[in-house]
Amino acid sequence: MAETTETGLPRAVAIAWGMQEVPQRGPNRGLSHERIVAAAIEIADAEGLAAVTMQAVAKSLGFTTMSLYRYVSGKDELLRLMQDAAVAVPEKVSLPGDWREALRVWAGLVRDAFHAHPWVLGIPRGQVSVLMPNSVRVADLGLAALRDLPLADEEKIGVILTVSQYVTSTVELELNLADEGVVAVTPEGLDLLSQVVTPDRYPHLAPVLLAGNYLETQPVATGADEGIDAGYEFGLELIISGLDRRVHGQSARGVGDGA
Amino acid sequence: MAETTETGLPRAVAIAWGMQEVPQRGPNRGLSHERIVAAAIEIADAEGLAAVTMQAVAKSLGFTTMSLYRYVSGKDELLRLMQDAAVAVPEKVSLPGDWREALRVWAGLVRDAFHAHPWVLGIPRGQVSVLMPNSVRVADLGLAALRDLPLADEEKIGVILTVSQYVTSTVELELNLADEGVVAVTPEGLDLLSQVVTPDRYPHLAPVLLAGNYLETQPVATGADEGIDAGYEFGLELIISGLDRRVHGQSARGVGDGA
DNA sequence: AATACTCGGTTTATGGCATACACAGATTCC
DNA sequence: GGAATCTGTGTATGCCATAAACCGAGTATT
Repeated sequence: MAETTETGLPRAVAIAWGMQEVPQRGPNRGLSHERIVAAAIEIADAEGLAAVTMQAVAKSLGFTTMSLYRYVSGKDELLRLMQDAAVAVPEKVSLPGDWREALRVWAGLVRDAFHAHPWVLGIPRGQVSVLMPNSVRVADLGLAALRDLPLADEEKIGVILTVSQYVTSTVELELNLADEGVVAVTPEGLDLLSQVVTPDRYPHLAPVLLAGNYLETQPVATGADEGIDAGYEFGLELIISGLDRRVHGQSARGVGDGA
Repeated sequence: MAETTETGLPRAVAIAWGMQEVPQRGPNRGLSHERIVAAAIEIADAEGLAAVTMQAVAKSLGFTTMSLYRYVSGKDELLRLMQDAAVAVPEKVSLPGDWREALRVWAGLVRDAFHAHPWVLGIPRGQVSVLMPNSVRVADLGLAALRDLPLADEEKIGVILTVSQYVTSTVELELNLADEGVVAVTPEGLDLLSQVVTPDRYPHLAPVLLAGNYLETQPVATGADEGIDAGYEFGLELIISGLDRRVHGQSARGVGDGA
């Protein structure tokens, strides 16, 4: 299951950490993992993940397709390396002392990373990743943000997992909506919809969906981004707020509200 | 951009709602959207999303590959139809009166749906979906759960979006981890890791990662599922808790959130 | 009822993609 | 100097989505 021949770590992990015995014999290498990954990322940035084919990457480097396989066991591995390289976080990050602020900043870092390389979200999120350098870095930063929070390590991990998951999904949604205008439905389409999405069958949604302007009939309204951004903040504050409350010893489940 | 020839709705949407003019002339149809989608889902359930190829689906129905294209414009469309069909929610759902409980139940419904057809998470989450029957249904239920909550419609949508995003990500993580045991690293691998993930470079994470048992060296510990489940509850409660607090007029930010 | 139109299913063909395999030259180890 | 080993390449395979052209089955029109 994706082990290095000998180290007991997934190959991609070993490579990303730079621990991969470099062969001694044989001709000098014309390529490197770094160059390959960089080339692949460049393509992904410019033309999307779908354009990242072994052929395209190799060509952009002036090598044959098969040459890549001397460095990477297959496309999966390349994708994982790309993923890790793409979610890099600035060298120096200073997190505010207040954990709430720090968490916001941290979430922002993750978010920015995804915005910079949206295609990362299109990579099948199987396996590992957690052990890759940048993931480790990000996780460490996350824990740093929660440094002063009176929680068990396990819980802190839960928090940063929750937040990063949240950010991920949000960006994903965001990008999907950006593709088409909010949802992009013509007036005729809306008419048709109103015949099946009736208030009696969907009493709660129908009014909102049909009357409201969630279904823009124009490509994209200026307010779209704002709406999304607001949504992002909204959800994040929800989580932070919940955490804050939890730290103060109150849970939603428990009865009785002290202060 | 993926419109029906005439309705102004994405084809997949029209098909899923059963609004798609059935041709009058010509031979009787040997297939139907329903059968095709059902066959595809069966394959996905049994062998994973990757096994869902046009060829496989057609074969399982006893037809030629190309015959499918008489019903579906391409694989994308098929995938979207599968997605919608897969996230079906029970006919009768009774949501508790208390919105917190209701939200938990609702989240559970979504979660169950994903558990029943995990491959849904592997479908590229582009576009639409929101307008498909089951998405509409789920959204309606979500709003129903929040019925008595004193929030604007817009905000309620934000909530159910946040929660469903959260659930989605959680299940995804869950499944990824289930593939290999928690992270599946051999003792040797852990040794290697400890050489790069040093406490000085990653002061907050290193202790947790290396000392703790987050990296199981065994395929899967019995506690894994419990851990995940606990994580799910943890995050969900965070959101609910935050929401609860917000409703009670307090935000984590403390400044100018109104009331 | 005959004809024209339309549609369903099949056959065949194309092009893209990941990747296995085997070779020739380069480089290093003994 | 030779053996071993590694690099980059050329060639080949097989899977996959999908386009195009065709025949025969139905329906609508006259």
